[in-house]
Amino acid sequence: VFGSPNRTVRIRRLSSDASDIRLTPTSYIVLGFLSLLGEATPYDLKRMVSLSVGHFWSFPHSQLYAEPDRLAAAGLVTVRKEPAGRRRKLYTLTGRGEAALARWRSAPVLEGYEMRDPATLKLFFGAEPAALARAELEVLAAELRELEGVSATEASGAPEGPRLALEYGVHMLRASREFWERLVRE
Amino acid sequence: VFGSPNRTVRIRRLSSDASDIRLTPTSYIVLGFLSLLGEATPYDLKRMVSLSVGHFWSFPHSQLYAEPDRLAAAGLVTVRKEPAGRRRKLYTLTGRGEAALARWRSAPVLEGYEMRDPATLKLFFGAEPAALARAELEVLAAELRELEGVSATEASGAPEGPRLALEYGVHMLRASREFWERLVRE
DNA sequence: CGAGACATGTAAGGGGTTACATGATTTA
DNA sequence: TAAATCATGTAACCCCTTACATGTCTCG
Repeated sequence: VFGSPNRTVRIRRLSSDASDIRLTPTSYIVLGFLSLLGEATPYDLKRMVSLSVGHFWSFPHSQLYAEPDRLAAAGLVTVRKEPAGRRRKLYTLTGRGEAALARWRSAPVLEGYEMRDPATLKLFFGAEPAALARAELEVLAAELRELEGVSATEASGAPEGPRLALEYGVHMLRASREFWERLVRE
Repeated sequence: VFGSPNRTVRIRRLSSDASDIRLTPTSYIVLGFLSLLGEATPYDLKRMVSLSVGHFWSFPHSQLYAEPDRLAAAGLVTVRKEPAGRRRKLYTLTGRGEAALARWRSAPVLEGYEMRDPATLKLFFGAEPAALARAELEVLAAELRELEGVSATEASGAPEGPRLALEYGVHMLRASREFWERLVRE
């Protein structure tokens, strides 16, 4: 958005470390949960994700095996193997990892909200609105039930962040439902 | 979702053609616009996208150079070169392309709505709600102005699909704004 | 007519999805 | 105890992004 598009300028951040990687939302999910859990295996992460963030930001669990190693290569987390038994990998945040997480958390959000809803595309390209709406409403209903279920089970005890995120999810699902219901009526 | 997850079953659709590719949302955007435009260059597509779908489903223009060739390899579109001048590539839908588009358009939507909003993640992982909300509201305001601008310029003449998609976009942006405004107040 | 801005593309690399596998644990 | 399901992980592929380039208008 900023800057003239074609200027051939080489932007190269001075990196504080030789191995600098790009941190994606997935990265921050890993960092975030490691910060909460202390030390965790990919499977621990997977379990946490599917109980929480996964409800509104889903991705395949295989990512949770690859991503921590990427972060380890960049020095944001450390690995160690279980001494006995399955010898699974245990990951922990490093100081730099904590710092990266904190920076991200408090940075103003640059990237904006984006729809990326397949149903909208179909609508755009001429799908029959009422039929589309009915199909979409079923999916929405299922997701709403899910989220409201979660919200019920942890009504009181949950920390503020997750609770607010959940509320946001429910709010948006309801808004979406409103729209598709209107389409059905027309 | 269906079937037991670990059964080693080889699902292999009988394909009506040797070269079968996976069709992504990007594919359908290309197919959709080719259907509307008849014959088009990648740049034509880019222009259409940035005026319409791009407002709620954005991606780099380089995709619009690669994707048509992928579709051509699968026999869904045909290519020809401009006979003179720039000798740009012109793409047209084939019968199979039309069919694929129609199938997609009328198929019930399987994949559901998904949030995938970076701000939600930050909220989840403990960003300071009010500050985050204020930053987010600015972005939302800008996007709303955009969409409402479009909606004003083509208020009457636009076909139903695009118009409804636009309405959906505005609806959801407003819903999002509502939520973040509440956060600021608290 | 020189400088931006627009038009038009190519190439490399990596993140993410899909598919495949094989222990472990519950349940009928 | 066989079968299903959960747990745990690996591997390959490919779409997509980022970065880089080079025409070609257009307008002061």
